Amino acid sequence: MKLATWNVNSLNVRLPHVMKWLEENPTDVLAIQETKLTDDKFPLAELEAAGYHVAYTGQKTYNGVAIISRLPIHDIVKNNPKFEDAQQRIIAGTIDGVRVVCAYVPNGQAVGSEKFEYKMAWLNAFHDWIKEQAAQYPQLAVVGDYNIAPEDRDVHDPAAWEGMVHVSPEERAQLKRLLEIGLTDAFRMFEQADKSFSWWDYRSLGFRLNKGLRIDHLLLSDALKQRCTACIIDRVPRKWEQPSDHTPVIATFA
DNA sequence: ATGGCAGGCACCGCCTGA
Repeated sequence: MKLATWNVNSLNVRLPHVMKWLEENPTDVLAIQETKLTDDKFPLAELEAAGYHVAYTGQKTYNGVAIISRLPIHDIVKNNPKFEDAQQRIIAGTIDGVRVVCAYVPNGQAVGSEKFEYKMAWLNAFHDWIKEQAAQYPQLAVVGDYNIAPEDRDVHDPAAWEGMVHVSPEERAQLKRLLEIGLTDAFRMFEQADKSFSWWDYRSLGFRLNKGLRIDHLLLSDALKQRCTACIIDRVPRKWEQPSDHTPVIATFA
């Protein structure tokens, strides 16, 4: 089984990339973020015609998440039942016995800002809910755009980023707390190249100069971790014309 | 070099992202 996560930065613009990527990279489950589409505008017909089941929840302009799956998706949950939120940032479903939570963690804008406080409150509630999900579903994958670079090696220039949003101690502590539930960062289970990132700024030749961050993650429960045989970042779609600023991260399971 | 790019929405600039 292959499970991938990808922040597509507008599914309206990126649907051709998603379809092309799925054709070239057979994937059983693809979790996407930042669809930026209300549910009535979701490209259900195109994805179903290509043989996929989908679960989605969206809104206009911002946010929006979806799961695209070869097999049917059961027990779909939209948003965190423990957190009242108008923003559509979570969708979860069970596929072939694996619980997949697709999350678009708030950006946070700047440490100390109102949006940062929202990010912290959101992550507090997310932790509590994921802890319950982990108890309920032994095979659990919590994937998505976390908007947190776990360690300095996940940042192109740690000195320049020190204390900034995405790398602040408060955010890293939140990610650590999630891992302490009993989850493992799939990417770090394996040997990886230095300066491996999943996002690059559109500005300043970010991708060309590899000035990026690793902020898109697949966190696996112990039972799922045992089955995980590989985890890679696919930089290829970032080179396509009019790309998303994020690129897919893929985990393979026995 | 403290800017820049991209998407959406509503206009011809502003907000947000990371």
